[in-house]
Amino acid sequence: MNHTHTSDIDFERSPCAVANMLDLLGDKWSLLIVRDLILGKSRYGEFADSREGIPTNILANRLKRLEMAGVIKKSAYSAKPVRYQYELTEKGRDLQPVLEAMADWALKHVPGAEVFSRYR
Amino acid sequence: MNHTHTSDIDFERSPCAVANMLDLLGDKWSLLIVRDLILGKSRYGEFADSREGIPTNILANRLKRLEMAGVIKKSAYSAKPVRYQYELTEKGRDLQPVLEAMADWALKHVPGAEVFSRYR
DNA sequence: CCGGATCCGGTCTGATACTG
DNA sequence: CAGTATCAGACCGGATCCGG
Repeated sequence: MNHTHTSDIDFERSPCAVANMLDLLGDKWSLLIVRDLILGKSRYGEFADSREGIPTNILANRLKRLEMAGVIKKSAYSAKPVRYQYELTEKGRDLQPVLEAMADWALKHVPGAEVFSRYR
Repeated sequence: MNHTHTSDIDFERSPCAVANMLDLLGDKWSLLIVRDLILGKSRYGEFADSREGIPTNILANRLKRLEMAGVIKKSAYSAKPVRYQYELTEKGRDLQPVLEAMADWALKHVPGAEVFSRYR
């Protein structure tokens, strides 16, 4: 068995759209990675350096999940040492309104929250 | 120590609004409870009966968290056996745009998703 | 170094049984 | 009906290791 003890992936099918969305992205980290991508980050190290401090094993797992879910895609930007960059698909970019709604809410209701750059 | 082994609550303070929001509500169940409340449910048993099947210990824990976060409030609707009902605060009702954005996304990108009643 | 994979201790989840 | 208790197993976070 070679699967990385962190959950391999099978998605539920609920009749509720919100439930489906949450089944896919309803954890502490996935949407933060999407946020980083929207903010222009694209490499593993950049995600890892975000101030929230995602552990690397979780990061690797979430990137895998997001890719399998069709939210991001990766491409090699260098051979030699093979290095990948990640970018949002259309499906991923369409999450921006969700993040904006979350940011709006937090700005109104969580004291002391600033916004990550160009969102408000 | 009598705390119910399911996490007692202390919230982070990140400068990112999205991160704060996710720290509070970024799990599989919390927003589903909010959805149920928006749909008009108000009692423990109604939440427990939702088709997603939240375990009762998780439900109790999330209700506690949401209350401490000021997203819901509970009130007794019967003495004798004391029974509580839950309702959204303004802070909670303001989550509706987030749920709607999620529903929109899922309707577009998750095949086979319907919407929970009056959302689209 | 960078992008992960692996290991490990501790926490949380999920299923279900139980109680007032 | 509205929760609590219990427990195994999944998952998280931190550290470390490794291949290129």
